[in-house]
Amino acid sequence: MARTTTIRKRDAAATRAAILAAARERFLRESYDSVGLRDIAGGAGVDVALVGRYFGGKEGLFREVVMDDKRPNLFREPVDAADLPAFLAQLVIEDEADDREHRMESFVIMLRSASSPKAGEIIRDLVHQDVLGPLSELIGSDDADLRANMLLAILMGSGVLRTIMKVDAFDGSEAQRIVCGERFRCLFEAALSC
Amino acid sequence: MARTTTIRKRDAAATRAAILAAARERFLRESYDSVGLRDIAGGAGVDVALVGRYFGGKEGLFREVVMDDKRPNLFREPVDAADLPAFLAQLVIEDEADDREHRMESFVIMLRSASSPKAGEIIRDLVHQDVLGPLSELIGSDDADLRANMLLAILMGSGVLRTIMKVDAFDGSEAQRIVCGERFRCLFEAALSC
DNA sequence: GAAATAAATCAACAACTGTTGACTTGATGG
DNA sequence: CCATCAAGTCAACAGTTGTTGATTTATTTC
Repeated sequence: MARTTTIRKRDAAATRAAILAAARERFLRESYDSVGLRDIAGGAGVDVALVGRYFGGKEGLFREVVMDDKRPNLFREPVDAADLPAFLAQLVIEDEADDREHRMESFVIMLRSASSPKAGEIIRDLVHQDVLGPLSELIGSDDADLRANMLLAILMGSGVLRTIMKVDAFDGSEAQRIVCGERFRCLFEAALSC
Repeated sequence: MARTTTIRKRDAAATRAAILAAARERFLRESYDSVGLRDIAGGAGVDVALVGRYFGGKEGLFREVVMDDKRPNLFREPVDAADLPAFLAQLVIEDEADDREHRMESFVIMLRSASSPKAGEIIRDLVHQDVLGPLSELIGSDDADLRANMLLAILMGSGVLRTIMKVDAFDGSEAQRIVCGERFRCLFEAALSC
């Protein structure tokens, strides 16, 4: 049900990728602690033991899921400072069902497992280095750190609300989404200039 | 270590409260799934079985922790719409170490366990009814729902960043805190008027 | 002071967790 | 065609989880 059970010929790289994909799928919807290794392995159509073989353990698997930069990342394509508010607003209203690009995916995974003792450490480092760092550098002003925090707070907050708390005010009609995007763009601008 | 082991005389109400307090302490720092019932019971200085006796189970205990309105709540004291930005900004920069009033506590608990399957349902309902509802009503405009979402996104995002992601830009020197508070007040105003 | 009742503990349950070693299966190269 | 080695499965592990029934302990009531 979760995985298309195409008969994989014995291919280490392929099954590794399958496990990674199944894991990502689970971690996207539940927290680190509530996801079981057997569930992941089942989703990938392999035995649990392979998780240990390929990733060393649950922690290693999670680390690889969250660090997988072949997946769409928040700052994959460079964006210049002037476009930042519009860029972030776009992320906020991005349609979840639209599977061309889930740029918020890695973000949601981080938010979901941030409170788990083991996963938390991994995530905190990642946020500091891969998100807060680049963002602050992009802003460039003398109080860039604070500004970056404010931007990220808005982005994370809306992500929590929409994806985890299931608040629906964001995704109504298309017209509503446009309005919402405009409002958030304005809000991001305020965070940079107020 | 966690609980002052005063010899409690057999008092149902007191031990119930002790369990509740120990549980709150744990849920404030970890997620629903990673906190064990035995850890909670140990913190309260009682046997695990009592948790089942008094609260029916883990889920019931969590529900009671998160619904306990004798504890400081976000909107305990009424606040009029004009003061809302300043009020929310105050919450953002509120010192965590200051134990007179932890008004963000219930919030952090919600954020920490929102991604756990069982705890998630409870929390989602609570956010809608007890937070988003009053907030939207307080704002009163025709697009109040969207505005409330924006405010809550900022509040939650900064909560996540500060408490869970351990980002330290918020709590530096006293001067920094003042500046930070001012910025956030301005941001909340923008969310209401942009 | 003995009986009744509530409070708390003990012990064990069944289910599940992540992990590990031994085993089987399949493909590959000579 | 057989030996080699990687890929995958199986089974069991030791630990933990939440939960429950029986049992003991303290308090109250007559």
